[in-house]
Amino acid sequence: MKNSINTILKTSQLSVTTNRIKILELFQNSGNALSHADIEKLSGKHFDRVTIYRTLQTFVDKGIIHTIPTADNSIMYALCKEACTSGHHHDDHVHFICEVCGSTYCLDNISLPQVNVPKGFSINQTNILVHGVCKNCK
Amino acid sequence: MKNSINTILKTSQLSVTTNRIKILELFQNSGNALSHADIEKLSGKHFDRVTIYRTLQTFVDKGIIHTIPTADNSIMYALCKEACTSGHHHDDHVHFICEVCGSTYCLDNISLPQVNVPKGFSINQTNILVHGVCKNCK
DNA sequence: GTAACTGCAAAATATTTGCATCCTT
DNA sequence: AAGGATGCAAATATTTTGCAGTTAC
Repeated sequence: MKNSINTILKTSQLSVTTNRIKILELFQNSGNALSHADIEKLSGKHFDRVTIYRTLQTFVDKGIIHTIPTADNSIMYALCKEACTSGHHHDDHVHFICEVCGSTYCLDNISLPQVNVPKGFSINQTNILVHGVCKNCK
Repeated sequence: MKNSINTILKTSQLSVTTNRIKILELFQNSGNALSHADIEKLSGKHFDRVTIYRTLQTFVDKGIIHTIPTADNSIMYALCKEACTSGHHHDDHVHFICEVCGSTYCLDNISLPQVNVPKGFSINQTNILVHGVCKNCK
């Protein structure tokens, strides 16, 4: 696991630092999306707020994580799949937010539905956000 | 037009005040979604930031406007349709953001696609956000 | 050794709250 | 007249920036 994190950072031409490893580990261990506040909490306040801001921004820029727009307008971050590269995100998957436990899932395996738009409109990117109850809270 | 605004406020049991009328007029005239900053700009700074915060919040609570989660995590607001009532929003329509002019459209007439979720997950609300180019910018 | 990363301080921004005053009903 | 709405001031919270010290390569 340590190895794959190493690879991710190296591939993105980023220095392998303690902070970046820890933050990536948090994402891998949690399995779903995290907010800035989540990271602060989970890390046990071991690193600076500013560092978290900068690290998350760097990861987004490099295509390591992506942001998820949520209905309450808090910002969530989640690991990208291989398809994402620096400057080119491909996160057209469905995001699911559980209203009970608050977990945010990236449903990568769900087929993306076809969205119709009016004549003259062209689609570049589609974001789908579903609120409901997840299988653990049912 | 003045009349319908009056009706909206009365129906929601809100006092009909100059500020509220002006803000609702901005929404009606613009035709698409506005951010807090848009309202500040469009109003010519005639009223206080705080008043805008409180007015928008009140309108959301009463089901007059709804928020739109955008990919860059800025908060947009748009007028609700008749179906929305206090505490019960029904804004499951598609939102379209033009990457050229930045306008946000509520595509009410577009049929909502069926989203599949894994076994054990149940859906309460679906938000669809499409980025692309609108017909005016094509 | 050099460039990149981090942490602290501080600045800039955004949002919320309290309260006295004004406006709607 | 009474209750709600507004504006100002101030308290909080959030995000950004500058810079000096530290770490990775």
